[in-house]
Amino acid sequence: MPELPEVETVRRGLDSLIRGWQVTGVEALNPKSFPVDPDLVPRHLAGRTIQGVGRRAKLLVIALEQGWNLAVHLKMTGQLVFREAAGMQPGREFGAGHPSDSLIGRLPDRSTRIVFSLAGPAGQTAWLYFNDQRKFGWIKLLDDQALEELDFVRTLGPEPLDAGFTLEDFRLQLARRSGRRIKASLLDQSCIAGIGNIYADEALWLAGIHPETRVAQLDAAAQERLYGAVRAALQAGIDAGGSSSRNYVDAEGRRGTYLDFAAVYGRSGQACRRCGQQIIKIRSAGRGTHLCPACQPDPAC
DNA sequence: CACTTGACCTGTCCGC
DNA sequence: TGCGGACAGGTCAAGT
Repeated sequence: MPELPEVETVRRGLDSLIRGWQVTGVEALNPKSFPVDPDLVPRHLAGRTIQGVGRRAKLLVIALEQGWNLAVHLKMTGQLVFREAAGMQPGREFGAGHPSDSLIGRLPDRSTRIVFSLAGPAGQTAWLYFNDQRKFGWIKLLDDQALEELDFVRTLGPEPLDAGFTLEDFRLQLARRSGRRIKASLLDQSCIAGIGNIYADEALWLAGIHPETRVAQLDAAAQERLYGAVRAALQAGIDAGGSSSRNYVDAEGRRGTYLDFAAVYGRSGQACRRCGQQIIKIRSAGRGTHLCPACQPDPAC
């Protein structure tokens, strides 16, 4: 579910909430969500202080002391939600300030798979809930080296929002996939890291490119438009606090608003915001794919 | 090599 | 109201 903007939104919120806090315990309600050598938890997790929260593509990395990390993949329906013990934070009890934004209530609930208990620098008590309706997500306790050696991490392509990711880098990535369709390439995490189904559709609409276009058919101008469109779509997603069509929430349990601004995703049958034509939905790269047939003409036609 | 399908799971929505 | 099927933002393995 969560793509780069959603994971980045969680990362920012979580980093400010739990940096400097101590992990005091963990309870695995669904052991498959947190497969770990039981020897490692007491040695490298219990009592450890959180150094910060990072992100690589769609992977959250909670850095602990001495080079250990909790790597968290939310997959389709994962949530990582921080809750401070009631009464410890006057006025900030869940839902108090923004009931219309809230999506989840009491925790743990039936989707809760893992619960970390935390202690704050001033003696506060809180819990970090890993909720995951579909149980696809996972958390692993890994040292820095093991994290880098994960196949999932080793094969990741460049981060599209990094200042160092240039148009030339993008052209090089595309050149290695000239036979493929552009939507499949955008979803390929070894091409560019962090794009998922929503932002792929949005970027292709912004650039005026049909998702089934072969990469080799994109001329220099189209490549440049798409480079800008990918970055703009992802940045817009972050600015909106992510997108919530189903159950994405940030670290404090709030929905994102990006889908209110989306041009094509989830809008089939509605009018294109640019030309008024009806948005259609097709299947590309095995995924539901939304596009404007006028703004994104089929290359086969 | 490129593409599709199925698997992992649970929940929701839509049509009958 | 109930029931079956399709579908859901991600990845991975296996098959064509």
